[in-house]
Parts: sequence; structure tokens; C-alpha cells
Amino acid sequence: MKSKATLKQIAKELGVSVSTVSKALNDSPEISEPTKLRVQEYAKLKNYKPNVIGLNLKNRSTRTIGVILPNILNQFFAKVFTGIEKVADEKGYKVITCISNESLEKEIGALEMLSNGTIDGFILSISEEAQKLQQFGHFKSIINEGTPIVMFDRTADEVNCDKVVVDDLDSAINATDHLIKTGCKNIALFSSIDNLSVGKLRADGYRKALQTAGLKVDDKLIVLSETAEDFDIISARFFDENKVDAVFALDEHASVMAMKMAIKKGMKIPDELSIIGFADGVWSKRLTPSLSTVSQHGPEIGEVATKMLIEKLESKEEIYNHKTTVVKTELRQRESTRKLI
Amino acid sequence: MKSKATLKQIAKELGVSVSTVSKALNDSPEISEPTKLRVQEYAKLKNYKPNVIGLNLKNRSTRTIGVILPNILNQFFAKVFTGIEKVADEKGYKVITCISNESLEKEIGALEMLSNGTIDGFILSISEEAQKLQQFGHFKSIINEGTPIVMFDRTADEVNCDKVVVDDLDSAINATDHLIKTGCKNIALFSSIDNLSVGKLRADGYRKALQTAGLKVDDKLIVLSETAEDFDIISARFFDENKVDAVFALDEHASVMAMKMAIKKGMKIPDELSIIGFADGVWSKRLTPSLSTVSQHGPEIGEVATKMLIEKLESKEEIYNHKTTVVKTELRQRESTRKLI
DNA sequence: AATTTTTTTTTTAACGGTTAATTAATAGAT
DNA sequence: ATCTATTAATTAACCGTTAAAAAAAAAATT
Repeated sequence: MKSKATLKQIAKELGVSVSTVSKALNDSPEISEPTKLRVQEYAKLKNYKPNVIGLNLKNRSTRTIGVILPNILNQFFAKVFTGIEKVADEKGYKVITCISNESLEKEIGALEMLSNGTIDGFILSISEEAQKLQQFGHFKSIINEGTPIVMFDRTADEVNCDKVVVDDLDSAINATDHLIKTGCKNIALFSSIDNLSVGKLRADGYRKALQTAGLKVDDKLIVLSETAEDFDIISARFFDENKVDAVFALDEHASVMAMKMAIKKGMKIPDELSIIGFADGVWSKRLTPSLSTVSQHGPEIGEVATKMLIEKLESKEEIYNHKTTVVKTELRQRESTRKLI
Repeated sequence: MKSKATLKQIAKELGVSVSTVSKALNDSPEISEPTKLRVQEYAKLKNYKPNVIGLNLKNRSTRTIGVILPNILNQFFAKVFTGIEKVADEKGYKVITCISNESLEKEIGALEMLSNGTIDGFILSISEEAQKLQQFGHFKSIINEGTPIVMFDRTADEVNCDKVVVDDLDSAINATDHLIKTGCKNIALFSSIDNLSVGKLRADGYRKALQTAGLKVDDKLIVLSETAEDFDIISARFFDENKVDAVFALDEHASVMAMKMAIKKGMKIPDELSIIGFADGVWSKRLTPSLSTVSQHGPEIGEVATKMLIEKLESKEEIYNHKTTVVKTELRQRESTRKLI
């Protein structure tokens, strides 16, 4: 392998000092035009690029953001990521991404690995395992060491940092309300993410909306599980055993399984069964019938989180009040719900 | 913000030299037990972690792999990424990810940004724009500078590097063949990725399979486009104007649109229309009926590519013959195709 | 007690870059 | 011819780490 050009090399080959080369390349006024030109041309010829590591060490800043996502196959996180990438790029920051795979151990590993001078700050969403075990010490110690964190979507109250969340409770109330307003009386709740804080909040919203409308909450119509696989097992005979005219699903998997089972059973959507699901990405449009969704504006969440982090990184102030920004959701009416009259 | 503990700080506070601290922490035999203990305890108290940037500078190696993906919302790339992450993690490498967003400019930007000492090598799939314009100079110059690249899926013949590909031609022949064997006579070809090398190869496979079976290739049954949006426009009235009993779709979007349009038209799947599509991820299972697919083994592609790169990075040999590894695809028969009798 | 050997610690240099301070060279003014 | 400005190039310090060489201190030998 050929080795890369360094300042030292160029300086030697040109018979000048290292700092002359450095200054010439940085277009410093201290260097005469002819020397500058000569150095710049030679550097170009040799395809010189400054080694960022040397630079970082000098500046004690890397202009790099560490992103930890629980799961890359989840379209929501992918969408958030596009928002992060966009703003980081605009502001001249790089992004290092790690996937925790919903595991606490990998999450801790990623934090340790990166908080050693590689990155200036983190944007992350808490892994399922950490939420389940309520283990947040690793975040606190990273923050204590001076590396700022911005959490999005799945956050922890006890960790003191900037946060970007969706108004899960209100969104669920709205969605359930919409089903009620379009004439649904027996609304089931499907969730395969009952292990997550957001899942619990959304379930609360569903209950609250029913109560407010004077409908009773029937536990038989509530199907909660912690994984997609479990959900498939416990929901398998749901439509055989229960009479419902709507399903409110808290995640993509539950939404699409509701639709699949209903179609298999020969139910007409939306006439006999309305479905609303939390979902991002292109798939809800592609289904037949297309799925009405609560969209979380993933890209916007990513953008806001990145702006918050960079603002914090670039502010010199010692004291900083942690903010929590709420990004509104949007109810996208498609073919799986009836029109409001 | 609190600043992180450094060797220098600890040395000063303990009244010893920097290198004593360094050696004590590395458990060097040159340092006496009592000193070691004293230093180690103090370092632990101060929560010292070595600054990787200093280390990298010293070692001239970062144990980091740069990954450039054209599009994170594509489940195929997401799956490949999980494979990359897995192997990198096992071998003690970190992963930096950039998204080119199918743009040549961003692709070049990512290469330049990272090939400056931040990473040891690249794993990437070529952006749509680069493929369309047949611009590969940026890859060549990076390789020339001594940074190895492993390309996967979308590759370029003229770039000399390791590659991991899918046997697109054979896969398409097999899939088309399967449709013929299950009794389909009028097989349409749908593609919204005709701008990509892999798209063209798959289309060739379709034609070849028909010819081999003695069926004629009818251009009216071939719907090619370069974007999902174009595809929707030109395919809108396809089933009104053509009588077909099967669709072979070269990408996820085309697959699912075929199914959507057929259902809207009231066609019975698979009795009146069989569908096979190139697709990865969970969605093909979730559709009703579930979609028979050509699966590309994304994770395996990522694993193989990462192994190849690390092997190259850790080999001292100057001369290295570039390999191309082919990962076989698999035909997954689900509900959108008839059973072989 | 003086010398040698061993152990322990410190100093120095290097990695690749930037930059403030310094020196050297040149031109202009007295 | 001497002094002062001006300009150009160099030296040295620094970022955090480690390896090799040097020095100092302690222990063992004569």
C-alpha cells in the first residue's frame, strides 16, 4: 500500500520547512506568492490531504456526532437518521452511527467506544433492554464526563439532558378520537411494543380517549405484547373471538398484522373494520387498502435533535438548561379508515 | 462542561511523569507494583479513558471502517449494514456510516471526508448518479492513495478492488423459470431501477430465460423506469391494456405496485396472476397475499464484505489480488406464486 | 566502603498537524 | 554607511499517547 502524503514529506521534497508548507496551504499572508504557488501545486500533484486526526488532536474537537440507533431496520429510526444527516451535513459535522440492536451491553459499548475523543456529542434513542431494566447509569456518567447527549423518541425522565419527543399521549388520544368520530364503537388496541415507554404512553392515550367519550375500556379488546413474534401468537384468533369495528395499532407490525388477519377473515376495510396505526415510511401507502397512520415526522425529529446538540456544542456557556422539544404528529387518512361525515 | 482526564493531568496531580502514568495504566513490568496501584486507583477515581485520537495518531491505524450507503430507507442496504456491523464488532472494528443519498457529490464528499486518517478502509455501494454518469474516478484515486475499498451489490468493472455481488443474472433466470414451470405463459417484467447495473442484469436474465424456454419476448410486457414515481405513471393502466398471468418485478416498489394494481382490478393472486419480486426485509411476508421473493441475503453480503476488508487491512503483503465473491440468492415461495406440481 | 547490578523512574522523540514567537533577509529611509 | 521597517522563513511549542533511551535510586556483590 502506498502511504499518504504528509506535510513533512512535502517539506523535505521541496526543501522548505514544515510550517512553511502548512502556512502556504492555509493561504497565510506570511508566505510569499511564489512560494505559496509552488507548494500548493506540488501538494495537489501529490494529492495531499491533511490528516484529520492530527487536526482533531490539536483542536480538541472532532466536529463529529455520535448517533446510536436501537435498530436500523425500523423505518422510523431510518427516517430520523436522514434528518440528523441532513442538518449535520449542513453545519459541517460528520456522523458516526452505531446500532445497539436493542441491547444494553452494545449500547454501553458504543457510548464508551465513542466518548473517548472520537465524537463531540451524542444523539440517541434508548435501547429496549435499557428501558426494560430501567438502567440509565451509563448515560449519566457520559454526561458527567462532559459529553452532551440529546435523546429522541425513547427517553428517560431521570437522565438530565436535551430531549426530542413526540406527543405520544395526545397523538393516541387524537387517533382513537378519530375512530370514534367516524362511528366506531368497539375499538381494539394492538401493540407489540409494550416494553417501550412510548408504547405505554400510547396505550394510556387510547384508554383516556375512550373514557372521555364515555365508552368503556374492555380489556379483552386490548392485545399487548413485547415482541412481534409474541404478538402473532396471542393475536392469532382475535377476530374469531371478538367482535370489533376498529383497530388502533401502536406500531407498524401490529398495524399490518391487523390488516392481514382481517383480510384473511374476509372483513371489508374500512366498512366493517377501520384501522389506524403508528407508522412511518412508504409502506403504509403501498398496502391494499392503504393504511391510515399516525406519522411521527421522523426527519424533523432528527433535524431538531441535531440542531439542539450543535447549539449546545458551540455555546461556551457553562450553565445550560435542558430543553425538551415536542414534535407534533400528523394523522394521515388513507383507505383503512372511513371519511368523517 | 467538565474536561476529561488526561495522562498529563494525572501525572501532574500525582507528581510523576506522564510516561510513568501511561506505563502504569498499561500494566507495564517496568513500573513498580506500589506505583502502579497508586496510579491505577487514581485514574479510576478520575474516570480516565485514553483519548483514542492520540492513540490513532500514534498507531497510524484507526480500526474503523467507513461505510457509504446510497440510501438508508432501502431495506436491502439496512440488512447489509447489520451484517457489516456484526463482523466489525466481532473483530474489534468501529463503523462510520455515511449516506450518499444516491448523489455523486455527496458520495465524493463522504470519501474525501473520511479518507484522511479517520478510517482504514471503505465498504460501499455505488450511488445511482455515479452509475448513471459512469463516473468512477473518485474511487480510483482513493484506492491509489492507499485506502482499500470493498464494493458490494452495485459495483463498477473498471474499478479495481474487492467486490461482493449477487448473481443477478442467474437469479433472474431462475425466478423467471419458476414462473414458466408453474404454468405462466405471459410474463410481464416490472422495474423501477433501470438506471442501475443490477437492474439491467436482472432484465437480461428475464429475457434469456424466456428465450431458452422458447417463449417470445414481448416488449409491450416490459415496463422499465428509473424512479418509483415514473413507474407509477407509466404502469398505471398496464393491467387494462395487457393480458398477463405473471409479473416478475426487479425491485420492491415494482413488486408491491404490481400486487396493488392487480388487487384493485380484482385479479385473483396467484390463480390469475403470479408475482415474484426482488425484495428483502420483513414486508413481503406482511402483505396479503404474502409475496414470493428473490432474497439477496443482505446480512451475508455485509458479513463477507467486512471479512474481506479486514483481511486486506491486516495483511502485510504489498501485492494483493482483488477478489469478487458471489453470494447466492434464494427463491422464497410464498402466497403470490402457484406451487410447483 | 566502593563497585556493580538491578529496579524504577524520567527524559526524549515521534506520530501529523497548527501557530505564536523568533530569526533572517531584504528594501527603504536617514 | 547605518538604522529601521517590512517581509519571508524557521524554530519551537502543543495536542495525548507510547516506545526507546537515559538517568537515578536501590539492592546486591566484591
